Amino acid sequence: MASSSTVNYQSSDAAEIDWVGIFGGSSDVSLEMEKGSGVSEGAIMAMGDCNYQNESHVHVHGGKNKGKMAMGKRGAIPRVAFQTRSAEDVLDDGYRWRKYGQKAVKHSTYPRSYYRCTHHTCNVKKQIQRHSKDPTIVVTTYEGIHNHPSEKLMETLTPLLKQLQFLSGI
DNA sequence: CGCGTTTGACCAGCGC
DNA sequence: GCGCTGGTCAAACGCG
Repeated sequence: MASSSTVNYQSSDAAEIDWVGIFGGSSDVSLEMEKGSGVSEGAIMAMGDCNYQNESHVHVHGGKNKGKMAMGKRGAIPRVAFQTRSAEDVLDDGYRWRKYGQKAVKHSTYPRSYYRCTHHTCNVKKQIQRHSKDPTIVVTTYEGIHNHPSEKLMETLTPLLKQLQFLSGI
């Protein structure tokens, strides 16, 4: 994963995502969120465990709810979309994803890829699409919130937790 | 052999 | 009602 320089949100292409925010910090990532029922820090934390954090602030703007397929079934599914400037399509966010489809979308020269979280208890999905005009920009849309910690997060957290346990014992 | 990707088919929603 | 489009399924395939 390599990301650099600034990326800004463009409202034209991004269909139904009404929430827009911008990450400051070293790796500039623009963030969009759709208003759902229980989305808040959960979604942001879920993303925060990858490499994007480091003192970035997140603006969240309000938006209307168009409510389409995402709403229909399991109720409101929170959706979060990033734009990253990266050479790689799939950014490693610490979770394991299984690709389940790829589709050429109309207004983009590049195909959109569909991924699902491999955790059986967790049905979080994400779509990855390269920007048609600027191929260095990758749009990643998360749908849902992970109900389990990521493997990588646990990997880095476990020694800390052990140390914490040890210290609390004193 | 297990797990993930590929890829065409299938399906549902929407506009005309 | 039909066709287009986006999203998902699932069998085949590939790789470690």
